[in-house]
Amino acid sequence: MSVSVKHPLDVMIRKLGGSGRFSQAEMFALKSLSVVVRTLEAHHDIVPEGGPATHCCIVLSGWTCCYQLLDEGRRQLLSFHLPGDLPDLQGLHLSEIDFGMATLTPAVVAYVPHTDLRRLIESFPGISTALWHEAQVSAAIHRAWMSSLGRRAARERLAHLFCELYLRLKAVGLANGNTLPMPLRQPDLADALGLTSVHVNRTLKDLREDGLISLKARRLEILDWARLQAIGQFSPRYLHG
Amino acid sequence: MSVSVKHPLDVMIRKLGGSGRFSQAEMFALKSLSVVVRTLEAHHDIVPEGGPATHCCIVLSGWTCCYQLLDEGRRQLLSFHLPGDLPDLQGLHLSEIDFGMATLTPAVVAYVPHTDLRRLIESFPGISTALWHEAQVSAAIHRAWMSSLGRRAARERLAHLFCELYLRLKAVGLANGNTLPMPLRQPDLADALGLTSVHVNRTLKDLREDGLISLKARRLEILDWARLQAIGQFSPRYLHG
DNA sequence: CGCTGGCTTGATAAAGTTCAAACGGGGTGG
DNA sequence: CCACCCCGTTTGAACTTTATCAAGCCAGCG
Repeated sequence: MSVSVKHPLDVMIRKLGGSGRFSQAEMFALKSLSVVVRTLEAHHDIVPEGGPATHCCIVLSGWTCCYQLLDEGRRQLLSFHLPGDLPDLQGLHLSEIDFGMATLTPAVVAYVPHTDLRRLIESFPGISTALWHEAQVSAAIHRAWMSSLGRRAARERLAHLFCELYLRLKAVGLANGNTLPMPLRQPDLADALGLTSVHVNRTLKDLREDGLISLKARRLEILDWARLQAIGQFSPRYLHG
Repeated sequence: MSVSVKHPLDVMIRKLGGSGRFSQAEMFALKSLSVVVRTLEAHHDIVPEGGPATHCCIVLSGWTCCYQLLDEGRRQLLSFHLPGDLPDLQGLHLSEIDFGMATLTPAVVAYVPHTDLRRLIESFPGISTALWHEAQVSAAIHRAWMSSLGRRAARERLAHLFCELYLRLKAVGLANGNTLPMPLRQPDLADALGLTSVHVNRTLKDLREDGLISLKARRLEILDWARLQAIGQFSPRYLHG
């Protein structure tokens, strides 16, 4: 009987498809990755916008986000990242990254050099495919966000985002019944959804008064999943391809 | 002296980095891809939203776009694609695509089976890297669009898009001085930028009256590149990584 | 207790939408 | 060759959604 030793990258491996997806050699290669692990406070930059791309970062615990800054203090959040995610996998084959990354909660992240990851991709087809898949799911999420930002009204955007986060959290075991942690503050939601925090506040109030959600003490409860999904025109298809 | 035979995929190969990037074996493999070539009229669906993903499509000539549909006739364009582009490379490792593709002009496209492309990726590191890079640039464009949709005003969005299209067209030799073909109709621009066509119309008028662009007979002339770039907060960095 | 950071609310303004109608120009059929 | 038609563009006026500015509130924490 095999002893299952806990490995820091276990969350990521599970996220990439679980040990069932990889050969023994691939599992070994993944677990042999030499990573630097760092613990960060909430609301801290992980990597600022525009630096050279040399490492990929893996979220081991906590929430992080990617963002871009414009002038006059404008900010657009590009994605949220949960444990197991590789937020800047999208920069693996770029010489320079065009976005910043920050923590939203206290978080633990691991850094892997691009060179190591590229070597893995060249040597192990299973790992290559898993990383391709991961990157393409994240592109699919980008597309869904574009549709929200471009064509959905404020309450639809919120509904859509809450549906997405609920399913993604459930997938990594971080949702509890119809309840999920909601560390995002209203200005964070605003910057993700292309709204102002004032308007997010009023729209949240609407959703609450309509009996769709309850939001207090940093926890979001989904009271009417079917209706929330309908309002957000949410179809879970895109989360897995 | 080697005879250079014209190959249908030449545009794509050039786009992926040119023959200098690939080994002889890789060039041979690329040119041996068996593709189905099809000529399409303007404003025709290439692939409708939500089908199973089995082939990748390569634009050989003309303009195409990716889109998502919402209810009440709402539509969001997700990207524009020019000759040499692989619009649905982002679906190569997904079982099902979450977006549709359509022509914007008369176009010629080639179809390659996913299986063939995946085999190339497994066998040829140079091709794998080139395709990764291509996919990641397209994700970078997605990010730039998210910032536009979420945080830029109408005239800024138009300015940003025009800057992007100008550089991309120039890169494939389709811009002429400061002039570029502009087959997009105002409703297309509107669906790309998350606006109404009426508002696009008024905003274009503003840009024209400010001496920034001239737009007639399906050609866009950029009269003041520096100012257009400034208005759109456009930084070309993201187009190459 | 009293601060502080985020939440809530109100009043007003701006940006963008909607509806509706007229315009224009290139292609087609009489 | 002209008249017509059609599709996209342009313009106007009224309306909605969202932003802005500003002040008060509340809860958790030192």
